[in-house]
Amino acid sequence: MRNAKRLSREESQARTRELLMRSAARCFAELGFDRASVDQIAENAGFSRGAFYSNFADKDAIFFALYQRHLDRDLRDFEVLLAQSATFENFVAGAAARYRELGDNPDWCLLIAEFQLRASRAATADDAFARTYADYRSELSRLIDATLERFGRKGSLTPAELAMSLLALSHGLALERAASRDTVPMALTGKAMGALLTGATAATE
Amino acid sequence: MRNAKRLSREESQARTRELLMRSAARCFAELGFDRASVDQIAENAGFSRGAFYSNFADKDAIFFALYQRHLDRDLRDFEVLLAQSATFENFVAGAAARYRELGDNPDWCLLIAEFQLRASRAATADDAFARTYADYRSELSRLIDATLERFGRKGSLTPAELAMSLLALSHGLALERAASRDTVPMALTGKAMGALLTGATAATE
DNA sequence: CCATTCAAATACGATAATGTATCTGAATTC
DNA sequence: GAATTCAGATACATTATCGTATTTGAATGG
Repeated sequence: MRNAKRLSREESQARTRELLMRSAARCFAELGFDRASVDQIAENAGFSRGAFYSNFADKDAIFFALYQRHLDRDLRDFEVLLAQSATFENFVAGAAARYRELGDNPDWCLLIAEFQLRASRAATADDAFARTYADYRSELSRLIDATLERFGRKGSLTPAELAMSLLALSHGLALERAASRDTVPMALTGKAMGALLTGATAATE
Repeated sequence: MRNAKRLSREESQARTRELLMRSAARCFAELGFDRASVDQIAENAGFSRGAFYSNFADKDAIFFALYQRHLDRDLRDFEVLLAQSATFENFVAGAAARYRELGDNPDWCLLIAEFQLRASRAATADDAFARTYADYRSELSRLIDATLERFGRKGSLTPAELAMSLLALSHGLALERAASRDTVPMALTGKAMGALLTGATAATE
């Protein structure tokens, strides 16, 4: 029986690509970009190197694909959260919850760091990484601006600065958690981000 | 003339070791641990691979040596700052200044991240990295505790949590700055840390 | 049902980096 | 000042991974 419905070529390749990307995410998180070999990525996904090279130009390409997907999802999550939050406290709590969940995933923590590092090193002015990240960050600033506006808060940091600081804090804690999982309480990210938000903004009366 | 005073064997080796470590720091920052080859490290220091292997067991060893030295210096700096600060505001300003300076050094930013990542991956319970970092962090918590005590502040986060958050924020911003130098204002680290400290603590009246 | 196409597998050559083993010449020691 | 030791250089064997070139077998389309 087995719901192994025949797959069209296209479907099958899409599935392969997806499996490769998931495998790559795990490998990169576990071993870092350089130590994760194309061989391993393919094999862990259940394929040979051939499958890999027929889906991605090289290791950089799959990494970049993962990076873009990550940033996209992040922005979408933020937008949804903002749309659903009725109050500022509500919003802060929502953000805290989200990061609590993400922070609980060690792969996520390490992958984030890997992204950051790699983006740093690749960064020349017209580099794809740099451009993508710049776009992401300016979009995030915009969203934060909208958030402060909406909830009538005024910050001691500019929206862009606040965006960067929040990013930095969450990334940093992700690393921290990755480094010693059991000593960084899961709820800390939320608490810390709340404190930063509170410390950096005041209600406009 | 040239003050090239003859060096004893011991002195000469110490000098070599030091030069290798500096070169390694630069290489690791620039290329990351994996891409920095032993060859390069040695050559940039003006030596051959032989010199390297007669001073360090392998690449891991020199990395670990750098790591330890970094943590030691960090704690010492903190102690000095605390000793010299008369008021809480004073202390916050001092910390801000310090991170402003460090954040201005791109090598430092990247090296820190490299340390964190590598420490994460090496982390098994009885691993040297893990132990060293655990010690460092508990010492830092102790110092922060002493600081809050001294200036009569009471936090919504425990000292350990605050220690982690501050570390995370500075590391995260370091990465951020490394990723896009010109868009992260130098003064941000100080401001953000100030905000976090303020948001996380209150004066005990 | 045969021909074609294309995803994925296999085979291969090239490169690069590691660590060891051996060598050399300048400090040390007697 | 001869012998010895050891920091550092050179040479080498080993291993790993990359990316390409070639092959295979299952979907497509006539």
